[in-house]
Amino acid sequence: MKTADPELMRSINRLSVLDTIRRFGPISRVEISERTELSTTTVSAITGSLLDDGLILTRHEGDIRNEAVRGRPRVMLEVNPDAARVVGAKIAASRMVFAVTDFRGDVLSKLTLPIRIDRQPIAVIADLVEDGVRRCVVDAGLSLEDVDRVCLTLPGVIEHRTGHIRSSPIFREINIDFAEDMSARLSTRTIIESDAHAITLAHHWFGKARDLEDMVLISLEQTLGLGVLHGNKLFRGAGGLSHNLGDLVLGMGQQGVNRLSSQAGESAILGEQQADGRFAEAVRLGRGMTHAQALIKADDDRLIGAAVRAGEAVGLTIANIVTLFAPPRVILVGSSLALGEPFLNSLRDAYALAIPPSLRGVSELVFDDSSDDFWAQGAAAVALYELYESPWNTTGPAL
Amino acid sequence: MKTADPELMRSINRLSVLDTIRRFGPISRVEISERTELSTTTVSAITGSLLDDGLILTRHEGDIRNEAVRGRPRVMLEVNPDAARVVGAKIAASRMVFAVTDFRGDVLSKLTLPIRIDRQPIAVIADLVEDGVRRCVVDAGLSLEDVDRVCLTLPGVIEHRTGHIRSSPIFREINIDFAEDMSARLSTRTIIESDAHAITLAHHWFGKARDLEDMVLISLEQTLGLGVLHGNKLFRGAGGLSHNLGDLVLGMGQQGVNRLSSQAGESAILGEQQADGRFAEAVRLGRGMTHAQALIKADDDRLIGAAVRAGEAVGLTIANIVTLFAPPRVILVGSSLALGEPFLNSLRDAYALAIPPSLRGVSELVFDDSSDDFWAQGAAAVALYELYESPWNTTGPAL
DNA sequence: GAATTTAATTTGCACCGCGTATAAAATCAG
DNA sequence: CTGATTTTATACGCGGTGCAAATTAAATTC
Repeated sequence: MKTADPELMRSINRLSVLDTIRRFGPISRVEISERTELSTTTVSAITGSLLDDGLILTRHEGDIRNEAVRGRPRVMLEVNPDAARVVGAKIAASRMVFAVTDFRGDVLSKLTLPIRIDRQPIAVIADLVEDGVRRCVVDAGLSLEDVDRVCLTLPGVIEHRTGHIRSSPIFREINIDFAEDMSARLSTRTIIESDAHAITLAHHWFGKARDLEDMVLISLEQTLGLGVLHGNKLFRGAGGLSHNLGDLVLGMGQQGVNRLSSQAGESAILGEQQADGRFAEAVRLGRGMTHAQALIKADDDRLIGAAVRAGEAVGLTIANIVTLFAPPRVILVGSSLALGEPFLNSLRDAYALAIPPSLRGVSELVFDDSSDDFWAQGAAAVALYELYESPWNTTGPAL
Repeated sequence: MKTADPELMRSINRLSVLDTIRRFGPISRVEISERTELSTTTVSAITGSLLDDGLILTRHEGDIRNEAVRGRPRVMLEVNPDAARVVGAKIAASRMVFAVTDFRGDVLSKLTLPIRIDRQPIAVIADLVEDGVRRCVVDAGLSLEDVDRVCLTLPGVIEHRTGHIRSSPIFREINIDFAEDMSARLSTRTIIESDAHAITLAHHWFGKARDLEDMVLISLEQTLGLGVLHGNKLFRGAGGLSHNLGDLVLGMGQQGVNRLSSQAGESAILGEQQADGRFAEAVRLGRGMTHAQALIKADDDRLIGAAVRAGEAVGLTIANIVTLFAPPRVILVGSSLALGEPFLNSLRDAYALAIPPSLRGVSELVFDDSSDDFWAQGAAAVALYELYESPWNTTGPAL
């Protein structure tokens, strides 16, 4: 069991203060004291140490209160953007998106590579990823030595603690130790994480869950992912495993089990259409959903039917997730949202039907169609979280 | 956010030491130090305080090591059984089971009341529960004043933090503040908890999950419940809500959604048989499953069919739960296990079919047919946990 | 009975957060 | 401009905490 010592205590409070500055900054010491419920003297000590370490900056303006307020003016504190640099990446079957951010999470440079990488051998993928990271870092006017962490996110079942990829739709191989390989290539500590977890953290930090400490996110991309925020932390299964919603079973069908991915996965929705040459081309290039959107607007019955079926399956699944986690908010993201009203309406209807009466009203459904950049920014946030959480070198005496 | 101060630090380590003594006692200070990774100094300080408070006892024998070992002999420490008394109760539709335990969790007295209470007004149920608690306490040779906590467990959707019952199959009413009522009646702090959570903690403390800190338990009783142990703690949904597995949806059927409870709930399995007068009588008295067991052994086709369908549904659900939580062990408990091979085999088959390949082998399925007493003991453990966790009066200086 | 070995406690120290007192920096009144 | 007022931020001392080293305690071995 984890033992509590003064160091742990300090690191908890340090993280608490730093996180408060990140979320509400620029913010004065008094306000930090109110929010964290730490005494002003402790806040002063911690912020002093954070200032010494260069993690935060002072700013002598920006007090929101009435200008004509008496007394010593508050000194505003904010996160020092230059304290660290990280790279976040979203790696999907048909594209890779990179983002370099500063310590605040602001994007310094981003890069989208529309390359189809599934079915490529792992060494090729690693080459491309390495190249993308390096290029994006150069675009930000930096060198790899300036980068403190890299976080690569991808769909699939991933063991966060070890960086072990159990399975991913973009790899032919299974059981890959990608973290180790990439850390060596980039000579920078590299984290592997589920893409759904990254976008979950993105919403917690920058998006539609900033006000919540419990939340569930469902990502509807090529595969279906789940992120659970529980007490301001990502909830990972035992062993740090990420979830793969597509593996969920919705009953027995004619030929064996009926998985969610077979009804609501990207290939399930678009697959039936592959006869059409132009559409197949779009799918291959990762633009299937955009194309589908156009067809649906043109009243393509087959596609509308697929969207309705998918929406139904997802709606039922969300109800099940809510039954298990009872989050106050469920955020839906991903390319499938582009399917539009037929999909969303059937999803909402199925959810309303399937949610147990005793849980009616506990969860609100929110749809979000952020760009891929936001996912990459989330990946960067995963990397940043590790930096924020780490005690940093100077947990020692403030000298 | 929770602020870390010396008091928190101490209470963490105190709980850690006390829990170690409970789990591995009788145990010496050195061994506690090894297990908790606290220094022997700290362990001595904490155990000293625990001894002062009368929560633990010394015992000058029982060192398991080789008798002919040199040096000062170790003093063994163990939990003081007399430090507290609690009452745990399992309240089900057709019976109530009570257990009085000491601080160690050992049962001092138990009482089973085979009364059918569902469809009774809440005041009647409260009367019966109060009576049962009082009787069981007297049987243990105690008075209510000697009891530190009471924990009542029942099926349904329960908010642990507030003791609020959102819905329960044994109550006609919904949204009941049972904890408040019973606390007043017994003039003892009374906790309301899901029965599934209680049996989960029972297995963690006394049963088949003593060696694990992550685990999932599925209870197949009148309703289907879920307990998740995550990092040695009960995982409760946001807001402290308990889960009701029966509300999970397994797809769309002819008339609306197809809930698990409609295929694997007790009434779903036994319901079809109610034509038979004797069987109906057994069901009414809460012996439906025992009766069903006999009929299955006599090759009753209808019942076997129902059992197979139920097993299939539960097997799929377990696969889904494993997909989400990836626990190293899944424990199945409850009356439905009495259905025997037809049920279990179809459950195992469905599970094997539905578990995603990437998760094959991460979870082991364990069946457990403990008696109702064990559930009541688990309820007592829930009460005890609150006592263990509470800083107790004397967190202050050891004097 | 002395040496040895292991267990538990005592002592001294560094650190933490907090309350109080103090210093600092602005506005307001005249 | 000067002094009173108000608010913010920082020293200082206190009690608490865990840990390392030294000390005491209690047994076995020679």
